Amino acid sequence: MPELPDVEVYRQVIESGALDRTVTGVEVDADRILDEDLTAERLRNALQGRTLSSTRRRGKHLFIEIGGEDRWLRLHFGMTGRVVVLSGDEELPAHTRFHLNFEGGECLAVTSQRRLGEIGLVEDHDGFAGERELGPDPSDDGVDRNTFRSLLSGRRGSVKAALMNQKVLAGLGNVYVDEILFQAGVHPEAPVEELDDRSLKAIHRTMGRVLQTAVRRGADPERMPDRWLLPRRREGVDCPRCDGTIRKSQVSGRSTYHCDSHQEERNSR
DNA sequence: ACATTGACCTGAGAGC
DNA sequence: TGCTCTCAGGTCAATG
Repeated sequence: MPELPDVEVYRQVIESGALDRTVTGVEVDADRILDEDLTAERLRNALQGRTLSSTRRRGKHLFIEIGGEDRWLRLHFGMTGRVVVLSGDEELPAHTRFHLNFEGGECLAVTSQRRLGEIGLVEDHDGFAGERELGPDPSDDGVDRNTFRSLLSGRRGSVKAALMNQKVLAGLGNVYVDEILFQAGVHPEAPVEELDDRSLKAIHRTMGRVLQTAVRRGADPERMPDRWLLPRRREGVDCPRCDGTIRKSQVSGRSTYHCDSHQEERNSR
């Protein structure tokens, strides 16, 4: 799940429910999700007695400023991570890997069923993005149509692989790339270097709209519009946009869903 | 330098 | 009901 819209929703959850409260406890259950140079002890020292003061997001990475520390807690959610803020009397959810207790009883918990994901401390979130060579965030206004075109130019392989590449654009993952291509009417295996201008425009415009709508609807697949792919990512169901059928395949090593009618490969050449 | 594949983990859910 | 097996929305190292 945790692609750009999900992480943005997590950011908002923290922003509205976990800032400006003193941290009274820090628990880490899975050391493997800590960055290499980080131990539970160091994380505890960095957070205990402090407050969280602001949040940022870049792609799928969430940064939480530690008040008075000049440092940021960095969270990445892998495939299964979630964030919840709990009031004092609620139990920790299953697979909680990391949680903060706050004065007053609230709790910020990060879960990850598969223990994939990362927790780190960084001094500078832009610096981190630079080290990782993360591309721009597609929900950023700076990614206009021309920027988008130049990000994709000179690349080979499928359009799906290019859009999922975090060095091209940071934030899109398997599900939302399928959604964008579905709505733009472009086949996921279309070679990125062969996309015509019309297709590039359609993908760019659709990307902005899909991400914005997804965030507004809480990144909840059930709440997405009826004509979207997301609520019906299943082999063999009817396409909600034409008389085609949703097909499942492998593209770039990932399960991929597309409509066999309005996303035919030749449509994008 | 760039693209693709397989491994990394664990557990939910399908299939028997 | 209970067992086994497949598969998962991300990323990186190894390979082409």
